Amino acid sequence: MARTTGSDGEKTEAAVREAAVSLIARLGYEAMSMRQLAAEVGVQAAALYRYFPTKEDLLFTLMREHMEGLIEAWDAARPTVADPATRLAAYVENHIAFHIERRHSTHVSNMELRSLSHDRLTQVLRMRTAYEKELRAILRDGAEAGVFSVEDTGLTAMALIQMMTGVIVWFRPGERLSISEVTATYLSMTMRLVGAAHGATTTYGAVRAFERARTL
Amino acid sequence: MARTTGSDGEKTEAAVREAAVSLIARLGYEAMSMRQLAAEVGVQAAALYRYFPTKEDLLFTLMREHMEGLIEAWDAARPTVADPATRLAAYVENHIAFHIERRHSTHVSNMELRSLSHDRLTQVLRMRTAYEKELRAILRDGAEAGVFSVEDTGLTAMALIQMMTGVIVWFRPGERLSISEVTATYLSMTMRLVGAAHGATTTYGAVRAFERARTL
DNA sequence: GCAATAATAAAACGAACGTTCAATTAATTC
DNA sequence: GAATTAATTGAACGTTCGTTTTATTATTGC
Repeated sequence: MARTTGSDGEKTEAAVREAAVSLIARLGYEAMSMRQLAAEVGVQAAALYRYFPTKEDLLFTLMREHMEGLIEAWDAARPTVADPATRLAAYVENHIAFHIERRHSTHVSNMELRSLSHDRLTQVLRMRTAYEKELRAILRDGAEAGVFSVEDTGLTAMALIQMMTGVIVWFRPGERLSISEVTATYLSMTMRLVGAAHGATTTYGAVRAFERARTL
Repeated sequence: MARTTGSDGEKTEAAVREAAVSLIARLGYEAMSMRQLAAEVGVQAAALYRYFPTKEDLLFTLMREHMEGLIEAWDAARPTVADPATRLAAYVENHIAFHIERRHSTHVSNMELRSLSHDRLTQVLRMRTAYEKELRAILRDGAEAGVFSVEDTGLTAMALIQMMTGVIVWFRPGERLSISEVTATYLSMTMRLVGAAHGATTTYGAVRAFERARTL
């Protein structure tokens, strides 16, 4: 046997990516074998090497595209106004929505960093740092403007990101809480954490609107 | 060759545990080979099987003892008073101190759960749930007493735990911040997040003391 | 000092791993 | 419809894996 009827390179490659994200998220990168992945796609292991030269190339591709997607999503969601509270709210909303939507690839990008070569790890971490820098800038602007009370911008940014990303550990779609309920609760926790509640700026109304929306 | 001069079972077993925590934290459970571990200990791979019947037994032992240590530490640190703010402060302090102190085994216990068999995974998760239940109880008591403003006890508990545990991702001893500085900052973030700052109970003074301590 | 036991080494086992290669068939191009 | 290219198979390669077995030496108890 050889080429199968109806086979299509683009479709196979997409199927490989999809199955790889799901398998690596479930089993871990090291625990997933190329034969297992191939079986999930419905193909022989050798066929995978037409699309990804090595197993690590496959992992790196998934991670790079995850980070690119996250940065693109933020670029699209980034508000034009300068108000720190509005920008922070947008950052939280985008972060949680993206990570819930892409739970599996988030898992892969967070858990399998140590399986990358040094150079590729650096590339992924560079993208991650660039994304986190946006949050630090928002916190700094808010602190300088006096609308946030943040003691340590860097530490607060890390705490917030870990708190928000952690949502993928326990959140399961279709259970007790909806995505918008979760987002609203995290938003109000964030605003309290950075001390924005005392600021009572114009955008504080927007936060309250989220809190109301949650109770519906 | 066979038994080496000065060999001692207890010492070897302790050395195996120590090396295993460090290696698994660095490389991951699947990526660490038994030969690698043996070499780190200065022994042949076969010798490991005198102490742990399988690789997974070794992993499970490390995880179970980590969780037991965490619960014991909390039992020792648990305050006798009923005041929710004091109890929450103690929980945060204990959690962060323990996780910074045992960074490597925390990493193992958080990242390698999927390598456990179903039964053992259940055992570890049961211990984890018991520990987290303590935090939920504190939050519930505080919310009922009106000293915390928490919308969703379970969600807030998860958010706090993820935020606090996340400290091991970026914290490196001897860098910019000391352990007590980090703890103090996390404590004030926690108190703001649960809305305790408005309560201004007697223990609020203790929180302020922590905040002052940080700026020294 | 001799028997019993504890601790290890050395070698081997079969299975699984990532990857490569040659052959083969389907689709496309002219 | 022949030639070319794209997609895949099936088999194999060498390596490494967790683990077992057997032999050997150090220590301990009497």
